[in-house]
Amino acid sequence: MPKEAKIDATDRKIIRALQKNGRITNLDLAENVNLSPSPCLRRLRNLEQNGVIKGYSIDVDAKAYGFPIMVFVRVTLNAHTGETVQLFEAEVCKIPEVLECFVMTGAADYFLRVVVEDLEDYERFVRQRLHEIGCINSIDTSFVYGVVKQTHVFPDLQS
Amino acid sequence: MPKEAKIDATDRKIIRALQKNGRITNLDLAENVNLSPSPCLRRLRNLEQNGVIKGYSIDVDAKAYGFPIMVFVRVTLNAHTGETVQLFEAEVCKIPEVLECFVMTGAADYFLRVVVEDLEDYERFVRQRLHEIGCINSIDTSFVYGVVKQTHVFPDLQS
DNA sequence: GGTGAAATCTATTTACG
DNA sequence: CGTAAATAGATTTCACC
Repeated sequence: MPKEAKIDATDRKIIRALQKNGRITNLDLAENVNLSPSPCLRRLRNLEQNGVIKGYSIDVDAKAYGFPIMVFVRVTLNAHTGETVQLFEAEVCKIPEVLECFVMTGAADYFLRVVVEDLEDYERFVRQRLHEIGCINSIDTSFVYGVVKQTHVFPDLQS
Repeated sequence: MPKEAKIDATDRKIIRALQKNGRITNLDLAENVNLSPSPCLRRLRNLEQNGVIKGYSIDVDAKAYGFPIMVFVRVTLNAHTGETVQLFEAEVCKIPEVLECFVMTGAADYFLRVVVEDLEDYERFVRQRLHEIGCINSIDTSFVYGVVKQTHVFPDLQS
């Protein structure tokens, strides 16, 4: 179900302004994108209804919340049949500590972003649960111990 | 500068509610966390001022915006002196297509999340620019071609 | 942490140029 | 796309229990 939404430069300005501040008021947003409030709000609602803007959220300090450890996990399966793939993907979705799971090209099949309270929780709630699925060939674990850059704001586009 | 913020279960409920809907009104938020509006707003402001809530944002369909391609890049440097590290980190922060850059344990030194319009832009604006920094030993590129799970909402915690 | 109230701002809708 | 106006809802701040 690909969306056929014709995004223009003004829409992207709206999106970037909201990525920087998701609670900006429509009046300030309109000013930022050089529009009057009415058409600005019309565009915003269209972006929401077309699924371009999927939702509003907050950026949280994971450590302060209680998850000081972020882990990147690369997984390869021991088979690539539809059955195995569906089993793994269904089970990985059930693990709440796994925030993201992507299918990838290259050596590994899947890439997972995980948050945990400590290393024991990672062993018990993530690594063991992944192995219990029974179709995993290898798991490569990397722990994050430094953030160089982290943003949600997309680059600008002229096209 | 580690934050000394004592988060309790109610604070985490507020955070999770806002991760799901960053534009929920304070009245609805208070109802969700079983609080009356005033103390709920007080807690929210504290979370903001303590840096637990770092900001408000939106969740955007990258493909609809104009970035159909997401890339994970693993980088190793050819030296680990302070000078080399600082050079690389400063330069990588200047590349707008690089949304995230983390320092990691394991085989690779850095992990980058990148968005681009097409493969040519990746070659030109990311891969080449990384090599031009002059301190890179190896680059491992993986393209994302499927999303199994993607959420910002942290798991619950009882502690 | 809970209640209530008043003032201010915002969103939302409608109509029209 | 722009302006204006009117309604309804939310935020904000206050004092007080």
